[in-house]
Amino acid sequence: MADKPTFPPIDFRSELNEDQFGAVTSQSRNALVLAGAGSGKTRTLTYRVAWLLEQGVPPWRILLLTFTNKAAGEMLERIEDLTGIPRSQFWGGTFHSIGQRILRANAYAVGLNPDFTILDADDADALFSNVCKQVAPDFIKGKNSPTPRVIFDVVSYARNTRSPIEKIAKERLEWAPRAEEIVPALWKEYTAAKRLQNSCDYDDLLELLCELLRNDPPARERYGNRFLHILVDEFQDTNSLQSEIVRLISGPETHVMAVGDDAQCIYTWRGANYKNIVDFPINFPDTQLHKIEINYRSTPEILDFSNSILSARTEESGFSKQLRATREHGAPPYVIPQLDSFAQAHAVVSKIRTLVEDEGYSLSDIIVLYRAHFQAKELQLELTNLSVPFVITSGIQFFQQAHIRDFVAQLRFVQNHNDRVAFTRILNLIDKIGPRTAERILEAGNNVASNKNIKLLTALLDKLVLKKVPEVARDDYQDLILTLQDMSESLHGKEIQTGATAAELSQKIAKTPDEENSLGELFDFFADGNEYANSVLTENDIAKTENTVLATPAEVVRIGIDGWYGDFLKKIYPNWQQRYDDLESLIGFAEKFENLSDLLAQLALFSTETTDKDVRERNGGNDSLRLSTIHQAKGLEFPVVFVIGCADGLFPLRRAIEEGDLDEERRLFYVACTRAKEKLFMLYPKISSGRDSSLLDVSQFIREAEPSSYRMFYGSPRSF
DNA sequence: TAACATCTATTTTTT
DNA sequence: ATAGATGTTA
Repeated sequence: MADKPTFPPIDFRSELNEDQFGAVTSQSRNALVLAGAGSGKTRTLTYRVAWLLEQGVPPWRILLLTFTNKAAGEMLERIEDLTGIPRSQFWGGTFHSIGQRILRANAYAVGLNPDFTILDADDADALFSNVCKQVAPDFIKGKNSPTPRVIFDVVSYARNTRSPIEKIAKERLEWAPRAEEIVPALWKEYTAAKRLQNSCDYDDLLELLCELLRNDPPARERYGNRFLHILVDEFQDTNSLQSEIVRLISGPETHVMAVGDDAQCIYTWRGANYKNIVDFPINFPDTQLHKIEINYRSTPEILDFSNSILSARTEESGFSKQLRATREHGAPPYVIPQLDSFAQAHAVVSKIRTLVEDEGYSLSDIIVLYRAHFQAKELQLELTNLSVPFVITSGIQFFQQAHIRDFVAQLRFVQNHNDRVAFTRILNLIDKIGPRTAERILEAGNNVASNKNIKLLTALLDKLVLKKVPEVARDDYQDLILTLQDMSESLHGKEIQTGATAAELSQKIAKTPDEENSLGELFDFFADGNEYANSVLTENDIAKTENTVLATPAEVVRIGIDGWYGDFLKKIYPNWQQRYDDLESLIGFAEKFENLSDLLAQLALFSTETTDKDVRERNGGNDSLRLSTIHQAKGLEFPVVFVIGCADGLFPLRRAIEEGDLDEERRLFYVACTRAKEKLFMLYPKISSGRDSSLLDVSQFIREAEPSSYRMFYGSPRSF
């Protein structure tokens, strides 16, 4: 074990205000911290961790749970800066990533193999669509039927809120006949398909973790004893499933601190329930309440306006808070009508010009926020035309681009030969091979593999299998399989991989040898707690499987790029050079991982997320304007904030108005405004630029606000 | 029967 | 830009 870490002494008293200090040094068993926008929530959490370390709590006994990858990264970085303890020493991350980590170590207990793959939203959708087409084709056919995606979301909501699927299906799909019978049946099939290929979707990461903790008392005890402190960020955005996980994973000695702000709950559509905050003292005994009500971020003008939005809420929730401003007075928030979205884009850009040229702001001080991705289209165009560098932290991201996903599918298949979704995706790339043919090839491959008792990848080049491949596609197909074999051999060694069919896999899981499990537990227990543990156990792992020297993930990636896919890329994409570079940068990313399993898990969990760095590198500079959805800007702050599309129908979205979900939209608007430190500009187009060019009215949230708390501005964009 | 080409309509938010 | 639906080709 490493010695007790040293880090610069921190004067907690002087670096925190009284409220913050109270929360940071809280002694009670459990604590609920209500921290308003801009009150130093992250600061409080960071100092709390530092304080715990100073009290002698080892980092590996602290669990930090957040909602988004970005929040997790940011928090761990700040802790690292403050305490000098590297982030890898803590257990920190999103609920999903922690779930993944624990499940990896206890896979057999929930009916999975430890090398299970994680399906991202698109993979899961593809698999579920397949099931729907097979099981209930009539249910999804026609334009008045629910799409697989819609059904999937409904079930996901049910799972995240821990409600019966029949009930939610009936409520939310009442317009579809017999939904309450068909949807659960579809779900059952989908679950079976997932298990068969040893994979799980995002919700499984939470659900199975819950199951594990509930049904496996030794596991529960292990984690309960391990974690002395659990800190949960953004508690208002947890759903019942996550709240239950916190309950189950805390042991008799565990201290839980939840931090949140019910006014900022913006994920109810995903099952989040800010009432978890109200229930916290009930679920967690001996809870002390801390309120942090001093706002350091915004000028009084911005804060007044934001509070004014909130006061229109129809449903008061939870505990009342009153935020107090500490900053100097500044400019009032401006509301600026424009003719249409092009004029709006133009106005934003010219205002940004003056901010940068005359007022001394840099582009990175500014963020443009919007309700939904498509609202930024015209602005992107304008920025590109005027070559203003910008970064979009949403929409199609690095890991979601077709070529990255295609390539990652190959890695996935190499790692888990049961991953049919991945295999189908790869084969579909080849001309003349569609979903149907891919299916047949795989089936034939599995048959040959089990008949001759050879590995699947060898079987896939068998004559019987090749017969199923259309003639024109055969060359490409063989190159592909050869590359996959190379990758697989470098990874697993030559002999070990017998082509496990689905049947064999389930057998293997059924008679799980105990030592497998205990190795997992051992690994899990030591992971990151002890720097030696990793290397020792990796060697164990290797020794267990094969005696040869095995390739690192980065090397496997290299083999893949040099193989079939590299050539393929050049054939089909006109801009192959850039895509090729993307793959090369994947090598760099892969170098951070010791085994492929970890790399793939990270890729799956990141698939909605991009590191800003990647995008910035493309832009070739650090000083760029930021464009973001409000959801993704949560927790961030900027001197200057533009909110575009502030009109009824755009924000709140028409859909939300129709469904009566206005409180959530209002909270979202509140979140948007409270990102601003000094200047806040809200713009809207008076004519909607869709097919129905209707007249738009300023957002009802602005109409509801106290008129003296903002200033309308009509006039030329140059002069506001 | 399956894959491909073309046309059309339409964009919520994230793990 | 993209997915879905529809029609066309091998």
